[in-house]
Amino acid sequence: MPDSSIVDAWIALVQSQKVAVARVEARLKAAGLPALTWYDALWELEKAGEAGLRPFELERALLFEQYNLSRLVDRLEKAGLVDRAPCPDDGRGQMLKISDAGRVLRARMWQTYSSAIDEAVGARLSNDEADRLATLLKKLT
Amino acid sequence: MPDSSIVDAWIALVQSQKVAVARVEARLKAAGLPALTWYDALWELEKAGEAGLRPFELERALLFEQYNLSRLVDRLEKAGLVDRAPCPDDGRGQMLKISDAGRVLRARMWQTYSSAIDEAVGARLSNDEADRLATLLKKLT
DNA sequence: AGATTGTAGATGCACTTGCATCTTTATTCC
DNA sequence: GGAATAAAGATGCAAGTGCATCTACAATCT
Repeated sequence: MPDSSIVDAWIALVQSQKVAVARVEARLKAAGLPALTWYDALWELEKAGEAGLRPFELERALLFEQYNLSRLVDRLEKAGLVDRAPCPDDGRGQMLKISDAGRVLRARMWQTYSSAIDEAVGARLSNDEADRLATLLKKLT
Repeated sequence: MPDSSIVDAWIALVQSQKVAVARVEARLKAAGLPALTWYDALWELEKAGEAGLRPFELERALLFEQYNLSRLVDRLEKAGLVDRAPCPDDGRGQMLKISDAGRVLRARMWQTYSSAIDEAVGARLSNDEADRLATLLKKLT
């Protein structure tokens, strides 16, 4: 059985991220932009550059279920944000690359997203507190 | 634009709670138990005692959308865990009370849930660290 | 009292997620 | 090489969620 400090931290973790994420998602929605998952996927792909990523790599980077990733990529491809190509090295697989439109959208999202992060986190913690928070949170991973 | 400490804390917040929640949910599922939302609702109702709660109170306690709460209560009622009664004071409303079966299930869930919290949080943070984490997280709310 | 506005809760419809399973290609083991 | 096993990705179906809207009752304002 956990100590009450541990349970308190658990509850605070769940509640605080729910509140913070809700604030950020609301800002994106209000700006007519897609949700965070799209951003995360586009950003991973943009960081991967010309090499692109295999779906299973993206799946792990985003901590997504396989079937959810498969469908997310469907939607991103349909929206013209990501290009899917067969993978030369592995007949089962494919290579994903962000498109120009994807880069444009990602950059546009970042304007709203970053200011929402600033509002949800930056306005409530000093940089020093943010560092300490990140350090503690990373121990959970 | 947020400072990089702020963005780091944001990312850690989202990732860490995703990992921690996934661990806990997996434990509940493996034990054949319902998901966290059911627990949260049952616990709020159990704390409310004989007085019960109005759906809108539960909605606020759980940070749920109104329509999601309405359907969650449908499911809990169908499962015999919660009783719905018309509200004497307000003809529009209703009173929710946890049933005996609900109390039994909640207690049973807590055995698995608490040990999962211990594994996901307690095993990774000292009590002191957990206190500091909770304090920082609460500033976000 | 009667009309307006607000609040509690439900619900149809579209979309997303979870679960199980399937197909296809790689890898491993004999 | 051939059989068994494993990994990559897709998909049908059920369940959950988001959005808009609806109904019913309450509160307010004149």
